[in-house]
Amino acid sequence: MGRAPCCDKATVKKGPWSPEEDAMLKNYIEEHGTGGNWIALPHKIGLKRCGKSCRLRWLNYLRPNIKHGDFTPEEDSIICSLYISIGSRWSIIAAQLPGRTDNDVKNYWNTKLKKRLLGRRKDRDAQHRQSAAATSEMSTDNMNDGERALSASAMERIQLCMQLQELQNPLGAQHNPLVWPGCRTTTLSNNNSFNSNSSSVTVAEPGQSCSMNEHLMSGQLEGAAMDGLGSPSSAENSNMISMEAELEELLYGEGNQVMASTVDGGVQQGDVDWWSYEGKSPVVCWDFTPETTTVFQDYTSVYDI
DNA sequence: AAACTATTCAACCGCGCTCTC
DNA sequence: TGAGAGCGCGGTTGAATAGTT
Repeated sequence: MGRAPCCDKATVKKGPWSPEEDAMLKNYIEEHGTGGNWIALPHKIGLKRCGKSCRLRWLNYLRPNIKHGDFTPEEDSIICSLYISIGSRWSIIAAQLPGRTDNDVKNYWNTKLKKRLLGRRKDRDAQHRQSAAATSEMSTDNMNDGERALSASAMERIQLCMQLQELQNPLGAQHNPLVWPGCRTTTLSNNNSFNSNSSSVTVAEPGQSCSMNEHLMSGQLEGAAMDGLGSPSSAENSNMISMEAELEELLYGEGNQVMASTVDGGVQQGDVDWWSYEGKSPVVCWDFTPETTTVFQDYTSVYDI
């Protein structure tokens, strides 16, 4: 026995919204608000639409200050770094990008960013293979092994994270330094919007089943799972710079490093509080601050590549 | 110019969670 | 405390459009 449908599908209109429907919905909400009940809303307005459809239309299209298309390089970096960190939590990722909706971010990732990353990776791997074949008779010292290892590492982490997110790896990704940046975490307030089930969650012992996202969202990582991941050395910092460049190159191609200034300046390790915020509002919408800028850098900072 | 293929993105669907009674 | 209603989210679909042959 399935769940009762939220609306009468026989009488509800589906498909693209007409300008008239948009105007009716927009005018009503701007004048009266949603009334806290999306299901009842279409009946009040006189729309033959499902309440969920109205909600989606408002949130993704009609709501004020919505941006469409033209994602900036900074937004690309945020999306990539957060996807690597938390996976396909599009609502959380979108909360970092003012004016962007989760649907937009999700579509952008699936149709462009992912292909751009993986496509460039594929192309360059092919070039590497050609180059390797051409020089196979020569000394391997001529090959830039460090660079190749770096490239492989960067993309493998992305791919690994994808797999981890999809499979909910029972080994617990918080124990995997390849997945988790060695950043300092801060306990979230209990009324955060990520996961209200944040009480009494403990850090899993090695081998204990617990997903990365559960710990991240619970905000209970406070130190314990990060033990052993100390501040990176200068060599690690150098590696961070290389890895950052690697991701930027994958995103934008060589010679277009949008974050060059931050690379040059280095990253202050340990200064970033992941997922911390001061406000008590359950609706989290961070502005793109210097702190969030460093999320991307922080992710890249701890790997010994 | 037509047929075919690839891409984009708005919208739908189903499920888990929270809230209310 | 359990059931039902509604909300919010992530995955998926499919129509429209763009690009290619």
